[in-house]
Amino acid sequence: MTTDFCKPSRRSPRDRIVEAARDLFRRHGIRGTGVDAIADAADSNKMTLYRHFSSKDDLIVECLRHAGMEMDGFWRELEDAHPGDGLGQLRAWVRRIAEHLGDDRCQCEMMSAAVQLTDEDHPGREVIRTFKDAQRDRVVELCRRAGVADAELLGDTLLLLIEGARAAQQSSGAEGPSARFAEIADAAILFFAGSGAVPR
Amino acid sequence: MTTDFCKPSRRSPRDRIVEAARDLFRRHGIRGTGVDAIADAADSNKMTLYRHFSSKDDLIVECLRHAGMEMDGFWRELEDAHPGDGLGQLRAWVRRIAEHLGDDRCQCEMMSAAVQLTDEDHPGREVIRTFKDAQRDRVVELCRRAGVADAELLGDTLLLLIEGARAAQQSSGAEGPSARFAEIADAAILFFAGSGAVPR
DNA sequence: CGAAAATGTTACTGGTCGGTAACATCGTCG
DNA sequence: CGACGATGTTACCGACCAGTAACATTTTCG
Repeated sequence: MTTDFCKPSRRSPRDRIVEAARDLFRRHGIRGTGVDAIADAADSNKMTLYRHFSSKDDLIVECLRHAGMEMDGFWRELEDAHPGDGLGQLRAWVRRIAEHLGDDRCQCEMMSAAVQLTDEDHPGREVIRTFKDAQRDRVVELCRRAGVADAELLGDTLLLLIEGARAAQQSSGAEGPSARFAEIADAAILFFAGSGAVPR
Repeated sequence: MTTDFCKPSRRSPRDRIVEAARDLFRRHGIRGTGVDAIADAADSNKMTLYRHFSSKDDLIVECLRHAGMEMDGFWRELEDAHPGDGLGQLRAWVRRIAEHLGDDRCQCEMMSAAVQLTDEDHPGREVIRTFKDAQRDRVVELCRRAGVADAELLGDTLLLLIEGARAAQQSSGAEGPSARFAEIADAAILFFAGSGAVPR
């Protein structure tokens, strides 16, 4: 409570390093970002970086964990905004993703890392997989609460559409197929919600 | 006609280099693959590589072009197998992609490169974008020929599902959402073909 | 205050990378 | 054969990179 007045770098060096790393990884890729550049962007230095993280790979893992935690917070916001309303959360989720598709700070760190971490044994891959499994469970649970008969099928459909929208954004830009993501995802939700057990 | 008997490396060094580069890029990433490793894998050497390509970036562009040409050939096969049958080609396309999703040699070089080529000005990005635009036109044309009313919408839906399936394969593995890609894509086709103008 | 812990600074290592120069070899064709 | 173009070999350059050591500084807290 007594710390951080208005100092240029108020958060701990560790947090600043993780944030700087995530930013640079996003902008220049994981392999294209050196630890010196990370330490520099974090207003810190390489030694402090290596006192907190045993290696660059270790830092990568921490970045992925932070990205996952950020998404956790986002899911909690959804639940708060539409308490108990599976369908509402589902549609809000889609809307939110569509809005952030074009952001520089898009939530595709997991996908991006999955492509760049070519070594199958990289510890980051397990973080990605665990996150994706949890995400799938959450979406399917939402579909179930929305009264959808085949919740798994709608869930996987939405997940494919979302990953596809992010990938298409990278390849084709904002005017490509990703431009109609929200429309398509909404249609899928409506179709499943209508043909399955009726919600409410 | 008089060349290549049964020699260990029958194709030209240039072709071998491109093929080796594509293979290594796929397995270890673009930034994770050195030119020495490429020349080595091509049973050639760095000097010959640099006599054919002015830089590694130049080689990357050529690899993307080759990948695009390979896909062109694949589209021609589709037309040959189902001449004039838009719906048949569409379904065969989906089936083929689903079959090759798990392949080590999956056709996600474009998506992978789009993620790894972080520099917006990299010449490879234009190749990717051009390819994706052409792909989109082709798919939409197929949908149109299949008698689908909103051909653009089904086209984009299928493109999102396909990119999503490839991305999900990278992140979640074969047992993730990509496992139901074929089922979902087929359902989308049937839904659109049924609700639009009836084919045949 | 004063000690201890955390952080910053500088300099260094060994390795890899993209790219080039000089020279040797091979294949083709007149 | 002989010459020429394509290919292979070796060695090198400068830049960058992950990681470490030794030392100086600041921050924290009893």
